Amino acid sequence: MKKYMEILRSCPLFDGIGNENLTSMLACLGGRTAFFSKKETVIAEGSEADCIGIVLSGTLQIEMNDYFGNRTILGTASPSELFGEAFACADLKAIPVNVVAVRDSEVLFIEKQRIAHPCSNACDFHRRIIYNLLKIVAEKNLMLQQKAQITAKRTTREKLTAYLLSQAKRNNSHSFDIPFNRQELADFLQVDRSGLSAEISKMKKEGIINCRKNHFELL
Amino acid sequence: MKKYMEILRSCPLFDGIGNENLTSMLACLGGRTAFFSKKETVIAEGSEADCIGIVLSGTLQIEMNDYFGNRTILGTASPSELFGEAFACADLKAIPVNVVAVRDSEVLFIEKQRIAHPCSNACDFHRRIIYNLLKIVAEKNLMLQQKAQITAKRTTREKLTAYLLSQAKRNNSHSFDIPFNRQELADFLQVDRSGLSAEISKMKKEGIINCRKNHFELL
DNA sequence: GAATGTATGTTGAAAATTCAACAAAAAGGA
DNA sequence: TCCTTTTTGTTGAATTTTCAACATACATTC
Repeated sequence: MKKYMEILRSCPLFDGIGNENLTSMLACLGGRTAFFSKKETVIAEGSEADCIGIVLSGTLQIEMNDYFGNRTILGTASPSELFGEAFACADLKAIPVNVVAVRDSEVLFIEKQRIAHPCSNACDFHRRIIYNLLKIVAEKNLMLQQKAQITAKRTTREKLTAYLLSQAKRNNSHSFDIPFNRQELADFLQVDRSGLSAEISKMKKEGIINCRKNHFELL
Repeated sequence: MKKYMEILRSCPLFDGIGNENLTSMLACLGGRTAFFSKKETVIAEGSEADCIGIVLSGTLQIEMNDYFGNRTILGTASPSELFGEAFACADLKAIPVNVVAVRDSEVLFIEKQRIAHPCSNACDFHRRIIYNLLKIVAEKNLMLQQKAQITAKRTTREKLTAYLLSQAKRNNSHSFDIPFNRQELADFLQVDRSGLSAEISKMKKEGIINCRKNHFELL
């Protein structure tokens, strides 16, 4: 755990908790780390929502699959980010999504009970954590709304443009990497992969964008 | 306010707060009621996110509009339900949506500061309210994910079917009312209105569904 | 109850997506 | 390095959506 203290310090769940207190806080919260190889399932649809996850290394993807096998990517989780917190906080019986590791990843699981019920020591920080959690869940809400705004567009080009603009804004630059390959981007934008490839090519030819693999540039 | 005590008692924000305590709690939280006529804007995009709203009567709709005027309906809020809580909890400067009254509505606004900062009296219940709020925001998260699952479908028929099935499940019946007219349903499902009407007609002819206005029946 | 406005249904043409199949390029492993 | 696998790009046909225009049904108001 020592080697991931830096990650945990920057985890929004522990905002406002001093370095000294973080260690005791972590001891109090318990938690177990787990390693997942690339493509391995971190949380399977239908499993119990009793834990909140924190990404320590690697990248996770939150996906939904209908029963025709069509995938929808809801989002990604990078080091120091949380996942599964909404299901835990909503007291859901069964988790309705799949979480998979896009690359080798390490994860810290904390039981929601440990967060919900204040402990005897360190209780001052406990309240802070609840507030942080509330903010995190609310912010994830906004991300989902932003995704809705993107996928609400009716054409592949409009969706792609809206997404790229949001990424450029987020990175404060016209040049940035996206966390998706082509198939994943298509599953995020909810469009056909081949159609997406075609649209990207067309926009390149028109001189609107430039890209190579997952690096994009708005011109 | 007296006339709306029943509504407030069933508001999930006050879950676990006894009747006697609710009155003092409300006094402590402050808040102001406001009336909105049908079609009036309750919260305009860009305004400050310093309040949480509770619907006392009527129905509200949460919408987003891009700058071509295309509307996306994110959801509705009925009596005893909250709105705007995600923006307040995420400490957003500007609200990114419009909230409009679909019919004459009354609303109770509570400043987020009053909720975030514990008061001197009634503090036991204050903590309960924070937990309730966390659960509400998390549940709204799930609703957005469910909406994503519906709009992820590629054809109008698939979207409509997925939506109707979710409503049937929610109502525990094959026969139910939906909170949308045709245009609103189209804006929720993110499809063309005329195409939606055509699809509904076709499904009626095929004997799959039956409907009249906003009442639907799955056969 | 007549008139006006709004909501819904219908249609056909244009545009866009999806689908399937394959080619080319890149990545990974032996 | 060679071979295999995965990813990405390309294409054309079929399907579906969108768009515009109009007809009809329903509501509301005076």
